[in-house]
Amino acid sequence: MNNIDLVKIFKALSSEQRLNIFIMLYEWNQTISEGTADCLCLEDGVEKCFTKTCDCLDLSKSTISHHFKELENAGLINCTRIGQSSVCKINMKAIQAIRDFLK
Amino acid sequence: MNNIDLVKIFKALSSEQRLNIFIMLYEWNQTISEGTADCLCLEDGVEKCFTKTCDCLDLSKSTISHHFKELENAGLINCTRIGQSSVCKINMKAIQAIRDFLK
DNA sequence: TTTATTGTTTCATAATAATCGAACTCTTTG
DNA sequence: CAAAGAGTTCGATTATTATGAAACAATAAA
Repeated sequence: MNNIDLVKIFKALSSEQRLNIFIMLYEWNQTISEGTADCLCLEDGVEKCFTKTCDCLDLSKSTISHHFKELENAGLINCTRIGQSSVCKINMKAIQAIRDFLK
Repeated sequence: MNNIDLVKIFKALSSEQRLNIFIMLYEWNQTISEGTADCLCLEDGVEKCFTKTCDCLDLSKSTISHHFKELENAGLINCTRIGQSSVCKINMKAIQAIRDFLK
C-alpha cells in the first residue's frame, strides 16, 4: 500500500457525507456477520444499500450514486447488482490499510 | 472522537502533498525518538521542519505554510516557534484515532 | 407489453481547495 | 539601527469537488 493508495482512501473518506455513507455500510455489514440483519442478505453483502442510503440522507440519488462510485474507486467497497438491488460489501483490506497507517 | 473529527483528519491527509509533508514530519519525529536525528531537537519536536519541508518539496513556502496550518487544525501536528525555527510535533492521539477507525 | 422501480450517466453549476506572489511580522545578525 | 532570514497573511487565480436535474438503461411487476 503506497502513499497514492492512501491518498485515494483518505480522499474518499474526507467528505462528511461519504464518511456517513461508509460508516452506515460498515455497520450494515456488521449486522450481517452478526446474523442480526433485518434484510435479505445476498452474497455476504448489504442488499438495497443504495435505496437504504437514499432513505437515510438528504441528498439526491444522483449525488449518492457518485459517492458510492468514489468509495468503490478508492477500493473501500465493492458493489454489484443483483436484480434491482445493489449489493455492497466492505473491503476489509482497505480498512486494514488505514489501521496500518504509519505503523 | 466523533465523525466530524475524523472527517477533519481524513481531509487533512487527502491531499498528496499534505500526506507527503505529514509522513516526512512523522519520520523526522521518529529519528528523534530513536536518538539518530541529525538536528538540534528542541522540546521533543522537529526543529526547522518548515525550512526542511520547503527544501524537499517543489511548492512555495506560502503554500506549505497553508498545508502546515491544515495539519495543525486537524490536530495531527502541533507547531510552535522557537526563535526563528518552527518546531513541530506529531500528535500521536490523532494517529491513534485513525488506527481505531471503526474498530 | 406497458408501467414502475432501481440505479447510472451526462451536463451544468456552485462551493471548496490548492497554489503562488507580494507584502508583512518577528527574530537574529552585522 | 540596518539588513537578512524564517514564516505568515492577504488577495487573486486556477483546479477540483459536491451537488442535482434530466435523460437513460435494466429489471420487475401489472
